[in-house]
Amino acid sequence: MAQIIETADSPSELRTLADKVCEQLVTAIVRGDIPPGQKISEPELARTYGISRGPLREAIRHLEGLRLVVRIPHVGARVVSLTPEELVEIYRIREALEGMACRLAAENMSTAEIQSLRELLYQHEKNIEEIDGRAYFQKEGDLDFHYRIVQSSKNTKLFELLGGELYHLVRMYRYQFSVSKSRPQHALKEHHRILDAIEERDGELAEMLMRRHIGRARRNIEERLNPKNKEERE
Amino acid sequence: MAQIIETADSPSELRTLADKVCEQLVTAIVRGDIPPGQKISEPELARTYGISRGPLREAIRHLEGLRLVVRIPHVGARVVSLTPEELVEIYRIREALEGMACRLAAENMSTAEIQSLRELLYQHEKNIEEIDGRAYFQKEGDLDFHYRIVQSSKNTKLFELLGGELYHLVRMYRYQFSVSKSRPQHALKEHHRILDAIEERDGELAEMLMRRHIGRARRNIEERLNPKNKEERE
DNA sequence: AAGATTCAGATTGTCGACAATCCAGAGAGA
DNA sequence: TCTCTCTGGATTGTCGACAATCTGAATCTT
Repeated sequence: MAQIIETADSPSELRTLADKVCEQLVTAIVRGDIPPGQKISEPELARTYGISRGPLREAIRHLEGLRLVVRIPHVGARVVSLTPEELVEIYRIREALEGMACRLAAENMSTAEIQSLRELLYQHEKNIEEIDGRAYFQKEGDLDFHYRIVQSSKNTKLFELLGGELYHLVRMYRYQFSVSKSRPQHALKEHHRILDAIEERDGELAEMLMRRHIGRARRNIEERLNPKNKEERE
Repeated sequence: MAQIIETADSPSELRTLADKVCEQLVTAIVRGDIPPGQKISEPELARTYGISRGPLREAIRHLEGLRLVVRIPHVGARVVSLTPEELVEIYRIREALEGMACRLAAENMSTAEIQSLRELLYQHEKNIEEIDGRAYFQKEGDLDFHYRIVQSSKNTKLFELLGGELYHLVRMYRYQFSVSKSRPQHALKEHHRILDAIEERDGELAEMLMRRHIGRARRNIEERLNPKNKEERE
């Protein structure tokens, strides 16, 4: 009975049913309303959204491209269920991609954008003080920062790739087993250093700092994955 | 009247029509049989492949996810037509991603894989001598090398990302305006150096060499894009 | 003649029905 | 009791038809 909810932008009629349902499903999956591993029943979902199976199937095909569902012919589609190892793999990709994004941002980010991003960080700072360090990384604050940098790299393809696929997965797993809710102040400080390097137009340094930043988050996950060996810390 | 051609692997009946047509379309687009910018007519293609529009639309939705077509609601889908600038953007992504792949390959590539890849390079070497330096980079030889390295990184997500999306686009534009058909011996030498670094398990160096390697190819394109300023060469 | 408007044809979007395939449980046999 | 087979129900895959929308050419207005 959920019906299709109209989203604010893009005037409803100009988009197809499949597109709208697809968007609904993305948020539903990312937020965990449809939990990982769950089977996607076409008849059931079609009833839920009040549409026929045609557009729904197209939406599912699109979700498959977004790596949010896995489909097996003649069997059905399931919401992805990443193993911790796969999550680590994704962080390695982020490391490479966002490192590059930082390098490009140092070249292409406008001073206005830098200013605005700095203010965002100050705001995050306030939030941390207020709620005593819990909120910043549990919520979307962290990804906000990363998202803006990628956007400011002015590399459209890179932006589409990260914003369109990888971040969905990252957000999804942040909801699921709340990854890296720890070390908020530390991460915030790192964000400031990265922005410093961008401000000084030092692409080399900016890339390096971002890669370390994400690398630390990755090792955070790896430790939780295999808590025994703690030797390799810098 | 093209009908659907069965591909060697994966036993035909176990895959859906949409999947098969999608694969057909991918190769058709990559090879340029359907040229960039061309409109994709659903009724026409449905007739051509002898299927109904349902599965065809699903295939197109999937192609959209692969970034091989661009779709506008109520208007139709067109084969992508990358601007040179966008191609450069893709090379920046390759630079980051394949650099990381090299670093991981240095850690994870088996000695057998290294041996096999070295032999592939020797074979390329012979091809170059035989056909006097024309063939290596026009054909798939170059991507073979890159593909194998990504595969040997043992990072599944990375492999899917590069092999599943980006390489299609790269191959497509290699067919179209034959990018970097030049400097085959030089590139081959670089391939050997990269493999050397991997063999010595020097991930740092391997990453750096791969990034330079792709970076040179990128500058190659940029020059062709804007032939005037040649100042910035290393 | 240039521009706006209308309208027919074609194309895309959506739907319901039918065919092919899979899955779980009942039943037969050892 | 366990295993294997078979079948009924449900789900996925495919199709053809209808509705909504766009495109472009012909018409009308100025």
